[in-house]
Amino acid sequence: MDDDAQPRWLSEEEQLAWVGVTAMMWLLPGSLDAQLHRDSGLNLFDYFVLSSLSQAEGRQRRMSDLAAQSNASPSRLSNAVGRLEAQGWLTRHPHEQDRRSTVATLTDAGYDKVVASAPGHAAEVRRLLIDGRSEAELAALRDVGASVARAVLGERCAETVMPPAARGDAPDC
Amino acid sequence: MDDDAQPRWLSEEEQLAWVGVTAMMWLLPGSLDAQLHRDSGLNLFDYFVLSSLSQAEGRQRRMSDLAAQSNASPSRLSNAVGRLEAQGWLTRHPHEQDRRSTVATLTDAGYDKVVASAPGHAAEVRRLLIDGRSEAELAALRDVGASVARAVLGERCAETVMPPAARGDAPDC
DNA sequence: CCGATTCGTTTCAACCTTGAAGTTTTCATG
DNA sequence: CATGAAAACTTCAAGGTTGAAACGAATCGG
Repeated sequence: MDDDAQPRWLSEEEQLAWVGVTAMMWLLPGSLDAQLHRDSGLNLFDYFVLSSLSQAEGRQRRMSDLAAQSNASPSRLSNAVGRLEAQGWLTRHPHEQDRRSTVATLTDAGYDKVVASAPGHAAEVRRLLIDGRSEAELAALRDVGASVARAVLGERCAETVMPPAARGDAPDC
Repeated sequence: MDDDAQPRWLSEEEQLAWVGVTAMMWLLPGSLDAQLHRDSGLNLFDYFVLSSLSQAEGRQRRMSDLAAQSNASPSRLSNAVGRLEAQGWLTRHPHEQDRRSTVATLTDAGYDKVVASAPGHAAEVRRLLIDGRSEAELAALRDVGASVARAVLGERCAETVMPPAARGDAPDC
């Protein structure tokens, strides 16, 4: 509640941009969730975890790295990984050097699951968001996303969520 | 699973744009929720309902209109309105002409709540998303949002979620 | 008019997320 | 070393969301 004295309302253009972002924010997760659930029995977050592991070296990653990358709370990640482990798509074991950490490793079945799920997911992303966009629009989405990541993550640096190529002029942190 | 034979993967630029959108999608709701919860004891969806009512004629609106505007499931809206009614911020009564419908009406206390919450919310939207954006970026967000709304809502028309000014070249529906 | 169907909403059970508290391991310091 | 603090997860309870089923009100066809 400790705002500045006079709130700076949004201009016409700013409001329209905000409405556009709300449309993406409200609509995309639901649709992508629905597609994955329908075609693969996964939700978007679980898919993200599997996909992230499939691209990691050795197909394994520490819980804390996964959490940072997805900006998820520890318990959310713990639950998701628990679900995926129960399905046999990954295993958990303590980290060799630092036994506080848990390392999640994708199983062969988990890798197959990602491979089977990815095309449908990519097609949906394309259909709902990418197809029909101009070069300039794609660049704007990249830059705005990087800016949002910086603003939200602040000192924790956008590195965790954005790949280097999209970070733009982020202060080195 | 009934994809086309060969999946069309995303190009480099498309992937970066997608990563940018995921950053908005994952990060913004959480931060906006947190600000509202901290400063006003509201979540983003409840705030949206109150705000929508405060701008409606007579400060009242039918449940089905609210649901369409926010793309929420009926039960989600019912729960939200139930919470807000329990707080005394709105009342429910059957629609005069069509008694199947329920009309939600903002109370004076509810209106005061919106007025008290709006500046902090607007400031956060500004801080995380709007400030520092160019005219071109704002326009891109508006257009992409409109396009997503069309793609997701399909035949149901984007009208429900996007205001006319942002709908762009939507087919009349 | 009367039965069948559709419409708008609510309710319910299953599931997911959140934030707080608890556990185990590691690190820093006296 | 020993002890306190920090880090990395897990667990738990409270609350929110989803999709299906249920319910009353309105509409449509005969």
